[in-house]
Amino acid sequence: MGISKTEIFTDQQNEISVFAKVFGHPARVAILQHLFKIDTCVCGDLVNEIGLAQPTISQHLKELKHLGLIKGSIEGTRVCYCIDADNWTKMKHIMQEFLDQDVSAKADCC
Amino acid sequence: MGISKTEIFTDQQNEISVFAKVFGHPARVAILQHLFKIDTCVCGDLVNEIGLAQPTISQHLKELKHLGLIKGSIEGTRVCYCIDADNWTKMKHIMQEFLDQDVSAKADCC
DNA sequence: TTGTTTCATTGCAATATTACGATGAATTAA
DNA sequence: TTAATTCATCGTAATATTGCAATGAAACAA
Repeated sequence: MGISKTEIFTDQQNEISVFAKVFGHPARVAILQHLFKIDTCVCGDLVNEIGLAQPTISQHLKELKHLGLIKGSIEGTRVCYCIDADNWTKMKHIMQEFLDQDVSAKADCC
Repeated sequence: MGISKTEIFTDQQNEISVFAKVFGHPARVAILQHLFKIDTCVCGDLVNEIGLAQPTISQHLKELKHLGLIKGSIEGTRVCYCIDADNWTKMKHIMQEFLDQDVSAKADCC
């Protein structure tokens, strides 16, 4: 139905999928990589850096902010966005625990 | 337009987002965790393990298989699925490189 | 004040995803 | 052969996502 039945999954499974979903669009990956690369950033720079319209970038920034991965502060008419280091680290541990699952030799049965 | 403009992003950005997207649904996270937990698996077990209909599980398995993260072999009337260890490792390195980006102290400007 | 800049929000169209009933294909059992 | 089992595929409905033009809100400049 286009809606995920989140209630039948564990909190951990839902948390992993929520973080993964936000990385599931190349524009948001590009935004995060750009924020990592430079030290200070404003939304306008991102519109130039990435080839999407300003409302589209703003929408992607909103999603990243909603998950706590970035934070923004108003600087006059501009808005300064950057990575939220603490929340990024927390997310990283959750994702790495999922990615680091070991495959036993026996598992390779097919 | 509901379609990602993949052509304006780098191959690396697109690759990260494609892997992330497949983890962006709790059912697929649950399927992978189950395949890691037990050593051999058939689709029917997954339908019982996860509370979704058989065609839905089959559809999620198809997406995981398409990315090469799992592989399946026919065993009579059943199909045995398991993690593709090599491809999982490759994917893990790509995702970890993205997650492991360092945040400089200066970046925390907001 | 008026205009300018910058970013957020609204509204909408196009497309993608999720879920499942019905059905099909392949194998096994009787 | 016929029936049963198992999983894939088809078709479709409900919902979500993506993208942008138009517009709004807030701060600054003249």
